[in-house]
Amino acid sequence: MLRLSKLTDYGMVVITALARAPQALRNAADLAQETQIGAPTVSKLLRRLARAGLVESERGAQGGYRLAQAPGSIDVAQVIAAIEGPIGLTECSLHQGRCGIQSTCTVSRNWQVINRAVLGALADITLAQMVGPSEQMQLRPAKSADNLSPKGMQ
Amino acid sequence: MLRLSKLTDYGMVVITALARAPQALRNAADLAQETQIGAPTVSKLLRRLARAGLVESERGAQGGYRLAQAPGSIDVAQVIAAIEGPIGLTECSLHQGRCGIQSTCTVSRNWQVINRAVLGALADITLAQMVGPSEQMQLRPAKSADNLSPKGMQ
DNA sequence: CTCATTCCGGACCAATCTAGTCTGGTTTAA
DNA sequence: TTAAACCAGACTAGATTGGTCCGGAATGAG
Repeated sequence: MLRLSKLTDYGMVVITALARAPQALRNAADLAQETQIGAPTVSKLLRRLARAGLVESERGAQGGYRLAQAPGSIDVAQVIAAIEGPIGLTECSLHQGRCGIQSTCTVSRNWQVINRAVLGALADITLAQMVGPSEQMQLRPAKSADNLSPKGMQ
Repeated sequence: MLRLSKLTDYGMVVITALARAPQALRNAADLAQETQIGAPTVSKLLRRLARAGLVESERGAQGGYRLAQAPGSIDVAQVIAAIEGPIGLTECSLHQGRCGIQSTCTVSRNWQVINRAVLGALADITLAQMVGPSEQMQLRPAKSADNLSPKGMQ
């Protein structure tokens, strides 16, 4: 159903928790406690986020994680990509040539366009907006989506 | 990877084939031949599309399927929903209350906003655009996505 | 009236993917 | 030196997906 994986959902919860205090260094167990997500799972998520450069880690005792960039410059698309890998609605919008019906398929090029549109919507929302009150969020993104021409051309 | 199911991808190919000649009545075997997708799979897809009211069927000998609405008034979001069920990025953006961490989760409301943004992007593209040349498509949707404010607020 | 054609609905299975755990290793502060 | 914490990947149970198959129902042709 065009669903994100649960892990991605959790990942957003975790990084949002970090974004609420961007300077603080917090360890995985601590975040697991706060978010009510299993500790090993939180660790796994933080590692992926770290590898993607969205959070930075300090090892050793008293170590932990902290946001690597300002909450306003990390967007939702980045978080999703960090956890799930590159975003692509269809196989062909990522890798040309792995699809059996490619020779007869007339829509693959259009999928790429759609993909960009979705990606744009996701890249438009930052962590700063996610930690802020939802009232505030409802302003821009919802509007910008509805703004598009209502079913143009016939 | 925020992926659509393969079935949905195929479904788009099939309904696009119908959209290219909106009046014609075509049977499943015929469409399977044209699209190079397995016949039973095509049947399954057409049934789902029919149940959603996007195509209409005629039974019996000489029966078949035909688009139920003008290609310009069927959008991509409808096709996806017909095949995959309701579109929702996360569990909580569809059904409140099935998520274990709901009590401590602070982002669920924002997911709903994001969900609407994505939905908007998908609802903005019609079948008429899918059958048309891709050059034409690249104009609006890609632009409208990039148009959004580049990472507003901090 | 009968029969071939075609849609209809769901059961079913194999294969893949996902979520989550576990184990062993490395780094660093005290 | 030791304990705290991150790091990497293997592994498994369970869910999901893709695809097939079968019996049934409608419809038109002969």
